[in-house]
Parts: sequence; C-alpha cells; structure tokens
Amino acid sequence: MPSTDPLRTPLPRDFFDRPVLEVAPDLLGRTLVCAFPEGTVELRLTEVEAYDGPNDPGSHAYRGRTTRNAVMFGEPGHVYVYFTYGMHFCMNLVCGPPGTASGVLLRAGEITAGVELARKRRPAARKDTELAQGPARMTLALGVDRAHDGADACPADPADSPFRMLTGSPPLPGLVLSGPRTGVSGAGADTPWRYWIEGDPTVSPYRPHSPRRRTAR
DNA sequence: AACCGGATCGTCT
DNA sequence: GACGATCCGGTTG
Repeated sequence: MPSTDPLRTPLPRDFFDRPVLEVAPDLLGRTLVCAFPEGTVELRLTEVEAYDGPNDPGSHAYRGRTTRNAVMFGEPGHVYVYFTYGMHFCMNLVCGPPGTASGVLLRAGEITAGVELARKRRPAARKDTELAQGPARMTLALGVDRAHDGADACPADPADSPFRMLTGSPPLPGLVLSGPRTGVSGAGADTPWRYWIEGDPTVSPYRPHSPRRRTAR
C-alpha cells in the first residue's frame, strides 16, 4: 500500500521541468529516498547548488555534451552522478527540458531514516549532523556511486528505481538563504546559485575555494 | 577555529 | 599532461 501521508507524496517529473534557479531552492526540506538492497536511507535536503548548463562556466555542461555529462542533457528528474578528486562522488538532479542540461547539486542534508546504515558507511563522522554534511559525504552516507548515474528519481513505479523525491516539509521562505558559488568568477558571479536552510546544523561550512598548489616534488 | 598537505584518477585540453 | 562542483587527519593559533 502506498503511503497516504501528504509529506511522503512523490514529487512529479514536472517539478524538475522548470528553470534550475526555481527548482533548487524548492528542493530544500524535501526528502530523498535511496532504497538499496542493503537498506533504505532517507535524507532531508538542507543545502543545494544550481548549475545552469551551457550558460554557466561552473557547469560540467558549459562546453557541450560529452560522455560524462550526457545525463544532464536528458530528461529532468534523473540522477547525474560524477566522480571527482580521484575518490569522491557527487550527485545532481537534472532540471529543465531535454537539451537544457541544468542540474542541482545536492550538497548536504539530515539523515531522517536509516541512520545506522549511514553511520556504518561514514565511520569518520563524529556526530550524526556530519553524516551528510558535504556533497561527497552525502553520497557516501547514502551509498550512491557511479552505478546510479542516469537513474530515474521520478519512477512511475517505485520498483523501477531505488530513488525518489518526496514532498517533505519545505522551510518557511524566510529561512532559506542564498549566496554566490565560490570558484566561479565573471558572468554569473552575482547570481545566487547556492541555497541552504538558515541555522541548520547539517549545512556544510563555507569554504572559499583555495587555488590548487602544485603537489610537492 | 583555521590552515595545510596528501590521497587518487577520470575527463578533457 | 593538468586539474577538479572534495574529504580527512594532523598541526598550529
């Protein structure tokens, strides 16, 4: 029996078929479900970041379609997972109609179900608020990796995909803060790409992007 | 609390 | 061949 709880109503694909700067803040407070064979972990989103496809120098899609970013050019409501820094995975939700290649990076949240499993996957976390406090920490806690790239987060039948987004409890508008992304200058530097819930302990600490130094020797 | 270096490799130039 | 939509652990203030 599907839940009749209005807070657990799946977000329809239409939700994601909007401009990314509309979708991103609207995702805050909503619930991401990752139902894998080893267990289900749920996350209440507290921090996200928008990437506006071809218009955005910071986006993987800025220089057009490649094998890696192909999912971003596809149907909204799908999961785009990429590998970075040789050891981390990050997860996005594709927005806008096919061809527009925008997406929302899911950066942080509160684990609201499956805490034990998340703890097992994130032994370094000292407090539960650290389990998914950062984009790569989040994918670790959820058990998301490359295998999930392209998965549907709006499946017609839950059996078709381990992912879904539930309505959840969006924060009061006054509690949503926004700011520019770091590390992207020039056009769009004044656009509020990043959104988070004010005062939430699971929001990742603000770290300005430090220029990469050469590796010693 | 802030800062540093190391880890580690796929992707694009 | 260079460098990331990063994290972690150790060190310094």
